[in-house]
Amino acid sequence: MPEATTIRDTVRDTVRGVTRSSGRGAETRDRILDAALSSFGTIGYDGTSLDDLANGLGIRKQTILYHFVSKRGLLGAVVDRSAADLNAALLEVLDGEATDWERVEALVRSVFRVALEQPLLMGLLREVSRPGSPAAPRLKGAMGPLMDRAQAWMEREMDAGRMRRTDAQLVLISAYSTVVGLATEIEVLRAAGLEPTMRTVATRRRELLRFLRASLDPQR
Amino acid sequence: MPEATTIRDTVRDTVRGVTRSSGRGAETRDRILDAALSSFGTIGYDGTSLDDLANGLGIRKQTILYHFVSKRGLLGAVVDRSAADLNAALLEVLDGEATDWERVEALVRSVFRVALEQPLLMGLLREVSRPGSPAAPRLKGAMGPLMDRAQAWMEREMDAGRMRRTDAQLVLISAYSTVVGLATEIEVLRAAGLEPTMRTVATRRRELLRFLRASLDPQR
DNA sequence: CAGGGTACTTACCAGATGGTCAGGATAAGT
DNA sequence: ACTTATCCTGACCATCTGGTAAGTACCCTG
Repeated sequence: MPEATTIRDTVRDTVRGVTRSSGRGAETRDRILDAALSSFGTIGYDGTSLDDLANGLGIRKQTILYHFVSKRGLLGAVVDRSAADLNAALLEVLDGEATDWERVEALVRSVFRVALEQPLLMGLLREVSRPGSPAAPRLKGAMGPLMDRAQAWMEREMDAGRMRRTDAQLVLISAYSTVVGLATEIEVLRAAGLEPTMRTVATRRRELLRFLRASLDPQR
Repeated sequence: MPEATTIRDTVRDTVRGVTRSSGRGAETRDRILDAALSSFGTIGYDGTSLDDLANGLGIRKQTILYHFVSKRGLLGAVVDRSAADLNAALLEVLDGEATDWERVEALVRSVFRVALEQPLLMGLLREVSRPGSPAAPRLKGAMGPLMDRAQAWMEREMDAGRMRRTDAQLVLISAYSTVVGLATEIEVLRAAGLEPTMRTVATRRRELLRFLRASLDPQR
């Protein structure tokens, strides 16, 4: 049951290894990546068959294998592109001019925006961050530097007394799992009798910000 | 949709762990359930093959199918048993005598204890709570009532002014994803350069409690 | 000792899966 | 016009998948 991506995203280039050739090939390549992200993020890597993926795109399975050597190669490419998307969204804030608490809030809003626009990306994150996932090292390689940077910034803030001293990594992880959980644990939300709505998301973002404030605000 | 076999077997066991006179069959049955929980919780439902599962147990795949009709039936049985475990742990607190904030803390500690003792169970939760999971309705049936009860209690506390008025369901979900995330997002933790240790868990439990306090404490 | 239920196995299968190989089409470079 | 490189496809295949059918060994009960 392949569904359309909610947002036609603008991401392209940063092509792997070789130079980008004009149009045609790169286009189907991106279409494959979109469909793969959607499928991996919902029914999972093992639950995705190359045949189904190809049929949904109106192409043959061999075309997928032509562009990405193997199924695992496809997963790697999807992870790389998604990580790049996420990196871009976060770097925009980290390079921005917001400071102190404003910056934390901007970061949270940025991630929530990604989660809203590309819930499938969150699904992929969940799939890939599972222990024993084939793409776990790749995720680490792609997201690690950003994590390091965020952590370093937090620790500088702590040293300067603008943030309460606490375990920066843990706060990051907590925030991470809150956001990913929000976007992926729809079934749990339903089990709790809660239909996901915009208001739900807004409320939860507020809860997260309150948590971060409680964790990080120096006066308290 | 519970199968006839599952019902019959459940009736036979009445309470798990009871060794009937001819306990031979129930023994392998439980061994299969253990192995299935482990496999579903780590490499996932689709990633698990009945052959591999059987080989790991030194039995034949058909033995699994004898006890649990189909692969899906096995998943159902695993979910049922795990939900029962979790329910037992939580009901112990909900029926206990702790009140107010103490009770929240007791609940959190209880869930963390389960997460520490049975991290695989958390993995299963994550697997099953994924959108489109074959066992999502079953999870809802098994955990729903408990969720309702916890929510009802929270709302009574709010009415009595002992808890700050907020969205009880959202707080529950946040707490849920934090705990499940802790137990399952090992790879993300590693990506953040954080090896999971006892201290990590303790720290994170403290963070969660701080979050709950920030969300629920009426004075502040 | 006959007969029936329980636990588990061997034998087998139809379909799906990821993947290989050789080739076809088209455009660009020489 | 010939070559080359890119992009895509049909034909095939070895392997693995969950699942069926038919037995075997071992109780217990009458």
